[in-house]
Amino acid sequence: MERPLIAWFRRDLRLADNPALHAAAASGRPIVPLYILDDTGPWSYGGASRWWLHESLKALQADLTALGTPLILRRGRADKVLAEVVAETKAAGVVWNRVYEPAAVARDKSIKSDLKKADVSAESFNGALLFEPWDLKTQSGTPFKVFTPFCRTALKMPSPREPLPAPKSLRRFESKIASDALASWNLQPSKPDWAKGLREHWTPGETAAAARLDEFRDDAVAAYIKDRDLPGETGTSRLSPYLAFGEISPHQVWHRAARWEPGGGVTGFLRQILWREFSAHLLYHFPQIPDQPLRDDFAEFPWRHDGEGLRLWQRGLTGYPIVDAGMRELWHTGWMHNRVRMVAASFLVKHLLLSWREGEDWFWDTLVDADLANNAANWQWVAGCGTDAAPYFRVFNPVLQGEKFDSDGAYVRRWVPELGALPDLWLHKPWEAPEAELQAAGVVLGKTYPLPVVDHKAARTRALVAFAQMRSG
DNA sequence: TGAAATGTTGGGGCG
DNA sequence: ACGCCCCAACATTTC
Repeated sequence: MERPLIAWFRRDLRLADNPALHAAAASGRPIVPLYILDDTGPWSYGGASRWWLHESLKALQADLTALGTPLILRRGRADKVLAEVVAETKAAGVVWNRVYEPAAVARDKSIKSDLKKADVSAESFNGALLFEPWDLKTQSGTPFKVFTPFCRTALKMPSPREPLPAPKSLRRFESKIASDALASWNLQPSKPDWAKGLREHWTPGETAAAARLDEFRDDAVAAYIKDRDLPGETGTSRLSPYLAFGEISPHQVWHRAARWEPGGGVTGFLRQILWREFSAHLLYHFPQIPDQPLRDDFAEFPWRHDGEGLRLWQRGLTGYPIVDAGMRELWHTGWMHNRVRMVAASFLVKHLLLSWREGEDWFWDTLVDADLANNAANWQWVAGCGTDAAPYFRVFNPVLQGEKFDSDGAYVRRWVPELGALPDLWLHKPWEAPEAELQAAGVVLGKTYPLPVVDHKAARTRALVAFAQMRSG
């Protein structure tokens, strides 16, 4: 029996532009496609991600089966399971695409060395980032800590490689290999089944990812500059979960964007793609950012502990309509519009004075696009404890943000229907509405919709005092 | 990838 | 007719 190559799928659940799979196919050897569910490390997948993963693996399974090489599913410590599959198949080698998170880097390094000791080849590829984290440096040779110069430098680099085609065929490995049944992993919620909203809003998988990118063509990109900040519009690409699971690669997105009509829309869009890149590079160079503030002076910050306040934020019951709309969109669909993420995150950290870590945990569990680097870097940005962070005194006013970015109230009315009949004038600040208007709209504050959990002005002052004290202390 | 407070300016009402 | 005041509207600074 010819010794196969194991194509180890990880955060690259696609056939097209998959460098490891491409190399495996080119080797001419039989291929064993393998996915390992490893829940043993820190930051294992949260609930929404697990739902997505199930669907995505199902899609990958079908696509690989169509090529005649079914996907093998195993569960457990990745190093241990991989060694078992290597032994069972007498594999000649293993190929994979790199994951640039600290735990994965350490694990993969040790796996690679173990494999080589056992005389099994091991080769890893870049299928996840446009630029290697070690290739983008400041003039003094240090990693970038500020986005703008990072972005400028990235745009001056040689263009990222063109996407690779999906393999037309893969040689099947003929012996039988045990595989878990996907259903046995219980990635999908059962009782209660909270995934209804996710199913309604998303179709995971490589085919759906490509279709989503196709929809986001010239006219959508032209509108991007105008609509991308308006949560009531479908102005953004909504590619984030597909990118998070590698159902589409940044190279595919990048080179498609290069074909679009040049202009502000494309530039703004590529900038967002580079934010993803920036976060990944930050995590690579500063591996502690998911758990520790990057700025030391935040280490002792007196975050409040307030379980009830946290719960109200999580459930979208803060009494600030734009915040509540966002948190409910997240709960229902596993996704939140970027503008609202900033407002809701700022509210947790500044208005409630709860730690960004609590927000990071909640987003990790509820977002279908949960990504360790993006989640950590962006929460630190909001909290002001990252390097290129929002200044501590920048406090979003949820009323003004609502009035500015959801002026017709479409977004709030969608997610906070109990305020739906209120006129635009009061929609973002129902507590200021005259009693007659509330009554006409069927709103009873404190009953059908909560009163504000904190007063904006007082909360703002409280935050400014706390943050200023930290700076001086 | 803010907001609020404070400062400045200029048009118009008004004595 | 003139100066005074009020207060938008805009600019600057402060948090």
